[in-house]
Amino acid sequence: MRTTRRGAGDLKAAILRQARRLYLAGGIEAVSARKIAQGVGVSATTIYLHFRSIDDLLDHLRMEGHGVLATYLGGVDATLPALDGIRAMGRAYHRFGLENRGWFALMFPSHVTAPPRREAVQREMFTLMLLRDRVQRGIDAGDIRRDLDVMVATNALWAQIHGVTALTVAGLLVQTADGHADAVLETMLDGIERWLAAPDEEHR
Amino acid sequence: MRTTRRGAGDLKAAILRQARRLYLAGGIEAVSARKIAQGVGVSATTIYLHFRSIDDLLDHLRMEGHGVLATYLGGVDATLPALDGIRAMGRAYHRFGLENRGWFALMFPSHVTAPPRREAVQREMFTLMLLRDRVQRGIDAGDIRRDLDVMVATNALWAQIHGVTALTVAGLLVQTADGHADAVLETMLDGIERWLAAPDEEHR
DNA sequence: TAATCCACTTAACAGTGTCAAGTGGACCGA
DNA sequence: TCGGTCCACTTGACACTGTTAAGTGGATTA
Repeated sequence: MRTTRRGAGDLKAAILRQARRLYLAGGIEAVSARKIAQGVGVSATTIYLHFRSIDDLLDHLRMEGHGVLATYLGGVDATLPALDGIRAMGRAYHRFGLENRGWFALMFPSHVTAPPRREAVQREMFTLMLLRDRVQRGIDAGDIRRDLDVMVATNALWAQIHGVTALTVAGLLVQTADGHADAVLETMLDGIERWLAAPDEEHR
Repeated sequence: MRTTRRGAGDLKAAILRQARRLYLAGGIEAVSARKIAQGVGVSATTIYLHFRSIDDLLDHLRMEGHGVLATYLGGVDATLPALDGIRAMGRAYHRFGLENRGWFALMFPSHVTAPPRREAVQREMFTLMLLRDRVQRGIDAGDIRRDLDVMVATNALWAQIHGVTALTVAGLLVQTADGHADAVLETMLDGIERWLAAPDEEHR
């Protein structure tokens, strides 16, 4: 019993907005076609006129999450020396995870049913390239060892930081004696610096 | 219309067996009370006489997964020097993830709804202690830097290896030029060794 | 033999994703 | 202004899901 016709794309945005609200408030289990529809004031099947499936809708949310992550990583001072910049990016990634547990869990699900959307992969690549550029610049400037394959090292860097963030978000890291939550992250960042640093750095 | 009475615990084991079969064949979405029940030849509600909920049942499966992981890690030669042993454990963890993607995804879900079962946490601690012991022995033997907090370092080690395994299992690692999948793992293990090694190791 | 027990079943509720068919207001040409 | 077309949205339904309340019937006990 619709009275006024919405502008094209308007309803789609409203559906996404409501889905985001539900997800951030109650996790993935709080998101359902009927609940979204009720919040928007529309029937449940209307959603399927704008999204192929609920999974497709969640993919759109996932992309939003990558956008949020990009703002965290993009906020790192671009003028920092390579090693300091990489440290800062590690802290930013970690902070993103802790401050946005919902987004993080949505973006990095452990159960991979379908291949991710092409667009999502592109966004992921984009943020990874932010890291890669720092590694490359570090190599060019002589701050980082030259014997590393840039892309392999970048992947390894990402995996390390992602690992500590994922385990922390999941609450799986065994509490350490001092209870200082960031100790693991900082220790890892120290290790990363030792690993990446060019061997003769101190002599120059 | 049951004709013969099962021995106590027998049916519970059969339910778990069927759930495991369904899960390993089709992932978490293939597991449902009715499907398990049908496979066992029993009504769906019978499951609730043996498990408090489907989540509870999945927790039991989760524990099995920790058991499988423990066999991988326990299979690492105990007589290896500390650094070599840690390398081997990293490879074993990674191999476990790739050869048992289903178990891995079940054991380390990104969405944490309820706190994990106490028993599951204990198993996780157990496997983590296998790693911790190697670190401690390495410190005692002078192979590993003494200025590290053992538990913090162990957590950091686990997080790093977990990170590369999780991203690989999820298919998220960006392909490297040479396409050698293990390159990232091996590069990371090199970095770990550099990080952990006692500074004067080469002089002794 | 009669009573009790309890492992299991049946029936149902409320929720889920999703599709086929219908409806009605907005638009467009005559 | 009338008739027709279009299509955004709704209704109703199907096949699932987890979970609970009540019933049943064979085995065990008194």
